[in-house]
Amino acid sequence: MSSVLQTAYDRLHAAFGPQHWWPADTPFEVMLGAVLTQNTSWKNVEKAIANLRDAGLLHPASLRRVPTEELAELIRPAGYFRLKARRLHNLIEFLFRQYDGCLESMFATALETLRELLLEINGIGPETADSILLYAGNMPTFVVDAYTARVLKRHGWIEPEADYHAIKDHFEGQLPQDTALFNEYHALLVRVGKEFCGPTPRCEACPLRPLLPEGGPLAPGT
DNA sequence: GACCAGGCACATC
DNA sequence: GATGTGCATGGT
Repeated sequence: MSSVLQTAYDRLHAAFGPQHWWPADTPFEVMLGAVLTQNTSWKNVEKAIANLRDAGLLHPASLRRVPTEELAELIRPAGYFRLKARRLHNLIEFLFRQYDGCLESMFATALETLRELLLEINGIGPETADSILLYAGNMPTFVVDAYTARVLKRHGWIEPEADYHAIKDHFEGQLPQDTALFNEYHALLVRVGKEFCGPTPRCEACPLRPLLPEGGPLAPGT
Protein backbone atom coordinates (compact mmCIF):
# COMPACT_ATOMS: atom_id res chain seq x y z
CA MET A 1 0.00 0.00 0.00
CA SER A 2 3.03 2.28 0.03
CA SER A 3 3.94 1.96 -3.63
CA VAL A 4 4.28 5.01 -5.83
CA LEU A 5 1.13 3.96 -7.65
CA GLN A 6 -0.88 3.89 -4.43
CA THR A 7 0.45 7.28 -3.37
CA ALA A 8 -0.26 8.71 -6.80
CA TYR A 9 -3.83 7.43 -6.65
CA ASP A 10 -4.36 8.96 -3.24
CA ARG A 11 -3.05 12.33 -4.43
CA LEU A 12 -5.21 12.30 -7.55
CA HIS A 13 -8.32 11.23 -5.71
CA ALA A 14 -7.80 13.87 -3.04
CA ALA A 15 -7.25 16.55 -5.68
CA PHE A 16 -10.01 15.69 -8.14
CA GLY A 17 -12.50 13.46 -6.31
CA PRO A 18 -14.58 10.75 -8.01
CA GLN A 19 -14.78 11.10 -11.81
CA HIS A 20 -18.00 9.09 -12.29
CA TRP A 21 -16.79 7.22 -15.36
CA TRP A 22 -17.86 6.03 -17.89
CA PRO A 23 -20.06 8.98 -18.98
CA ALA A 24 -22.87 6.89 -20.52
CA ASP A 25 -26.38 5.72 -19.60
CA THR A 26 -26.09 2.00 -20.39
CA PRO A 27 -23.39 -0.68 -20.84
CA PHE A 28 -24.27 -0.85 -24.53
CA GLU A 29 -23.67 2.87 -24.87
CA VAL A 30 -20.29 2.40 -23.16
CA MET A 31 -19.34 -0.20 -25.77
CA LEU A 32 -20.21 2.11 -28.63
CA GLY A 33 -18.34 4.98 -27.00
CA ALA A 34 -15.27 2.80 -26.54
CA VAL A 35 -15.01 2.36 -30.32
CA LEU A 36 -16.05 5.91 -31.20
CA THR A 37 -13.44 7.50 -28.93
CA GLN A 38 -10.51 5.76 -30.60
CA ASN A 39 -7.95 8.53 -31.17
CA THR A 40 -10.78 11.05 -30.86
CA SER A 41 -11.83 13.64 -28.29
CA TRP A 42 -14.85 12.74 -26.15
CA LYS A 43 -16.63 15.94 -27.21
CA ASN A 44 -16.87 14.64 -30.76
CA VAL A 45 -18.02 11.25 -29.53
CA GLU A 46 -20.87 12.87 -27.60
CA LYS A 47 -22.24 14.35 -30.81
CA ALA A 48 -22.15 11.00 -32.54
CA ILE A 49 -23.90 9.27 -29.64
CA ALA A 50 -26.56 12.00 -29.55
CA ASN A 51 -27.24 11.29 -33.23
CA LEU A 52 -27.59 7.59 -32.48
CA ARG A 53 -29.92 8.33 -29.60
CA ASP A 54 -32.10 10.60 -31.75
CA ALA A 55 -32.27 7.83 -34.35
CA GLY A 56 -33.28 5.29 -31.71
CA LEU A 57 -30.18 3.19 -32.32
CA LEU A 58 -28.78 2.78 -28.82
CA HIS A 59 -29.88 -0.86 -28.69
CA PRO A 60 -28.16 -3.94 -30.13
CA ALA A 61 -31.05 -5.07 -32.35
CA SER A 62 -31.74 -1.67 -33.91
CA LEU A 63 -28.10 -0.85 -34.46
CA ARG A 64 -27.62 -4.22 -36.11
CA ARG A 65 -30.36 -3.49 -38.65
CA VAL A 66 -29.14 -0.06 -39.83
CA PRO A 67 -27.01 -0.15 -43.00
CA THR A 68 -23.33 0.53 -42.41
CA GLU A 69 -23.33 3.59 -44.71
CA GLU A 70 -26.25 5.07 -42.80
CA LEU A 71 -24.52 4.39 -39.51
CA ALA A 72 -21.40 6.09 -40.84
CA GLU A 73 -23.29 9.32 -41.56
CA LEU A 74 -24.75 9.38 -38.05
CA ILE A 75 -21.36 8.99 -36.38
CA ARG A 76 -19.58 11.39 -38.73
CA PRO A 77 -18.74 13.93 -35.97
CA ALA A 78 -16.59 11.31 -34.22
CA GLY A 79 -14.15 11.12 -37.14
CA TYR A 80 -12.93 8.04 -39.05
CA PHE A 81 -16.65 7.53 -39.54
CA ARG A 82 -16.59 4.90 -42.31
CA LEU A 83 -13.98 2.91 -40.44
CA LYS A 84 -15.79 3.13 -37.12
CA ALA A 85 -19.16 2.22 -38.65
CA ARG A 86 -17.61 -1.05 -39.81
CA ARG A 87 -15.98 -1.59 -36.43
CA LEU A 88 -19.28 -1.05 -34.61
CA HIS A 89 -21.00 -3.56 -36.85
CA ASN A 90 -18.16 -6.05 -36.32
CA LEU A 91 -18.73 -5.73 -32.58
CA ILE A 92 -22.51 -6.10 -32.90
CA GLU A 93 -22.20 -9.14 -35.13
CA PHE A 94 -19.91 -10.74 -32.56
CA LEU A 95 -22.46 -9.97 -29.84
CA PHE A 96 -25.23 -11.71 -31.77
CA ARG A 97 -23.15 -14.60 -33.08
CA GLN A 98 -21.77 -15.51 -29.65
CA TYR A 99 -24.43 -14.27 -27.23
CA ASP A 100 -27.65 -13.80 -29.19
CA GLY A 101 -27.33 -10.03 -28.72
CA CYS A 102 -27.40 -10.30 -24.93
CA LEU A 103 -24.87 -8.16 -23.04
CA GLU A 104 -25.57 -9.93 -19.74
CA SER A 105 -24.59 -13.22 -21.35
CA MET A 106 -21.45 -11.70 -22.78
CA PHE A 107 -20.32 -10.31 -19.43
CA ALA A 108 -21.05 -13.64 -17.74
CA THR A 109 -18.02 -14.94 -19.65
CA ALA A 110 -14.71 -15.27 -17.76
CA LEU A 111 -12.63 -12.10 -18.01
CA GLU A 112 -9.59 -13.50 -19.80
CA THR A 113 -11.72 -15.55 -22.18
CA LEU A 114 -13.90 -12.60 -23.13
CA ARG A 115 -10.86 -10.35 -23.50
CA GLU A 116 -9.32 -12.72 -26.03
CA LEU A 117 -12.59 -13.00 -27.93
CA LEU A 118 -12.95 -9.23 -28.13
CA LEU A 119 -9.38 -8.88 -29.40
CA GLU A 120 -10.21 -11.21 -32.29
CA ILE A 121 -12.73 -8.68 -33.60
CA ASN A 122 -11.35 -6.45 -36.33
CA GLY A 123 -11.20 -2.93 -34.93
CA ILE A 124 -11.08 -3.91 -31.26
CA GLY A 125 -7.58 -3.48 -29.85
CA PRO A 126 -6.36 -3.73 -26.24
CA GLU A 127 -7.58 -0.34 -25.02
CA THR A 128 -11.03 -0.70 -26.56
CA ALA A 129 -11.37 -4.24 -25.23
CA ASP A 130 -10.29 -3.28 -21.72
CA SER A 131 -12.57 -0.22 -21.73
CA ILE A 132 -15.53 -2.44 -22.62
CA LEU A 133 -14.61 -5.01 -19.97
CA LEU A 134 -14.05 -2.49 -17.19
CA TYR A 135 -16.57 0.25 -17.90
CA ALA A 136 -19.40 -1.73 -19.52
CA GLY A 137 -18.86 -5.10 -17.82
CA ASN A 138 -17.51 -4.03 -14.42
CA MET A 139 -14.71 -6.54 -14.80
CA PRO A 140 -11.34 -5.90 -13.08
CA THR A 141 -8.98 -5.15 -15.97
CA PHE A 142 -6.79 -2.03 -16.10
CA VAL A 143 -7.23 0.31 -19.06
CA VAL A 144 -4.08 1.87 -20.50
CA ASP A 145 -4.28 4.85 -22.82
CA ALA A 146 -2.05 7.58 -24.20
CA TYR A 147 -2.45 9.66 -21.03
CA THR A 148 -1.57 6.73 -18.79
CA ALA A 149 1.60 5.96 -20.71
CA ARG A 150 2.62 9.63 -20.81
CA VAL A 151 2.13 10.23 -17.09
CA LEU A 152 4.04 7.09 -16.09
CA LYS A 153 6.92 7.56 -18.48
CA ARG A 154 7.32 11.26 -17.82
CA HIS A 155 7.59 10.62 -14.11
CA GLY A 156 10.05 7.80 -14.69
CA TRP A 157 7.78 5.26 -13.00
CA ILE A 158 8.20 2.82 -15.89
CA GLU A 159 10.76 2.35 -18.64
CA PRO A 160 10.19 4.47 -21.78
CA GLU A 161 9.98 1.31 -23.93
CA ALA A 162 7.09 -0.18 -21.93
CA ASP A 163 4.23 -1.21 -24.21
CA TYR A 164 0.51 -1.57 -23.49
CA HIS A 165 0.80 -4.96 -21.86
CA ALA A 166 3.76 -3.97 -19.68
CA ILE A 167 1.95 -0.91 -18.36
CA LYS A 168 -1.23 -2.86 -17.73
CA ASP A 169 0.73 -5.52 -15.81
CA HIS A 170 2.53 -2.78 -13.88
CA PHE A 171 -0.77 -1.54 -12.46
CA GLU A 172 -2.44 -4.90 -12.00
CA GLY A 173 0.66 -6.31 -10.31
CA GLN A 174 0.81 -3.59 -7.66
CA LEU A 175 -2.86 -2.88 -6.96
CA PRO A 176 -5.68 -5.00 -5.55
CA GLN A 177 -7.84 -6.44 -8.34
CA ASP A 178 -10.65 -4.03 -7.55
CA THR A 179 -13.03 -2.95 -10.30
CA ALA A 180 -13.97 0.31 -8.59
CA LEU A 181 -10.29 1.19 -8.05
CA PHE A 182 -9.33 0.42 -11.67
CA ASN A 183 -12.31 2.44 -12.87
CA GLU A 184 -11.45 5.49 -10.83
CA TYR A 185 -7.69 5.27 -11.36
CA HIS A 186 -7.88 5.32 -15.12
CA ALA A 187 -10.36 8.19 -15.09
CA LEU A 188 -8.10 10.16 -12.75
CA LEU A 189 -5.09 9.57 -15.01
CA VAL A 190 -7.03 10.98 -17.95
CA ARG A 191 -8.04 13.96 -15.81
CA VAL A 192 -4.50 14.78 -14.70
CA GLY A 193 -3.28 14.11 -18.22
CA LYS A 194 -5.67 16.62 -19.70
CA GLU A 195 -5.02 19.31 -17.13
CA PHE A 196 -1.32 18.98 -16.39
CA CYS A 197 0.43 16.34 -18.47
CA GLY A 198 -0.43 17.08 -22.09
CA PRO A 199 2.06 17.40 -24.97
CA THR A 200 3.37 20.50 -23.21
CA PRO A 201 3.44 19.74 -19.46
CA ARG A 202 2.24 22.24 -16.86
CA CYS A 203 3.68 20.74 -13.72
CA GLU A 204 3.55 23.72 -11.35
CA ALA A 205 0.14 23.01 -9.83
CA CYS A 206 -0.02 19.28 -10.64
CA PRO A 207 -1.13 17.12 -7.70
CA LEU A 208 1.63 14.65 -8.65
CA ARG A 209 4.28 17.36 -8.38
CA PRO A 210 5.68 16.10 -5.06
CA LEU A 211 6.18 12.69 -6.68
CA LEU A 212 8.32 13.93 -9.54
CA PRO A 213 11.87 12.57 -9.69
CA GLU A 214 14.78 14.93 -9.01
CA GLY A 215 15.23 17.27 -11.95
CA GLY A 216 11.54 17.38 -12.83
CA PRO A 217 9.69 15.56 -15.56
CA LEU A 218 11.29 14.22 -18.68
CA ALA A 219 11.04 16.19 -21.89
CA PRO A 220 7.77 16.26 -23.86
CA GLY A 221 7.45 13.57 -26.47
CA THR A 222 8.70 10.83 -24.19
C1' DG B 1 -2.53 26.41 -40.80
C1' DA B 2 -0.41 23.25 -37.59
C1' DC B 3 -1.29 20.35 -33.98
C1' DC B 4 -3.93 17.43 -31.01
C1' DA B 5 -7.57 14.10 -29.44
C1' DG B 6 -9.49 8.40 -24.11
C1' DG B 7 -6.38 3.52 -31.45
C1' DC B 8 -6.13 0.08 -34.68
C1' DA B 9 -5.02 -2.50 -38.84
C1' DC B 10 -2.22 -3.13 -42.56
C1' DA B 11 1.83 -2.48 -45.77
C1' DT B 12 6.55 -2.44 -46.22
C1' DC B 13 11.27 -3.04 -45.18
C1' DG C 1 10.18 -7.43 -35.39
C1' DA C 2 10.33 -2.53 -36.04
C1' DT C 3 8.65 1.40 -38.46
C1' DG C 4 5.37 4.07 -41.44
C1' DT C 5 0.78 5.19 -43.08
C1' DG C 6 -4.39 5.65 -43.66
C1' DC C 7 -8.41 6.68 -41.36
C1' DA C 8 -11.48 12.21 -40.47
C1' DT C 9 -13.87 15.44 -37.54
C1' DG C 10 -13.69 19.47 -34.51
C1' DG C 11 -11.34 22.43 -31.06
C1' DT C 12 -7.19 25.34 -29.80
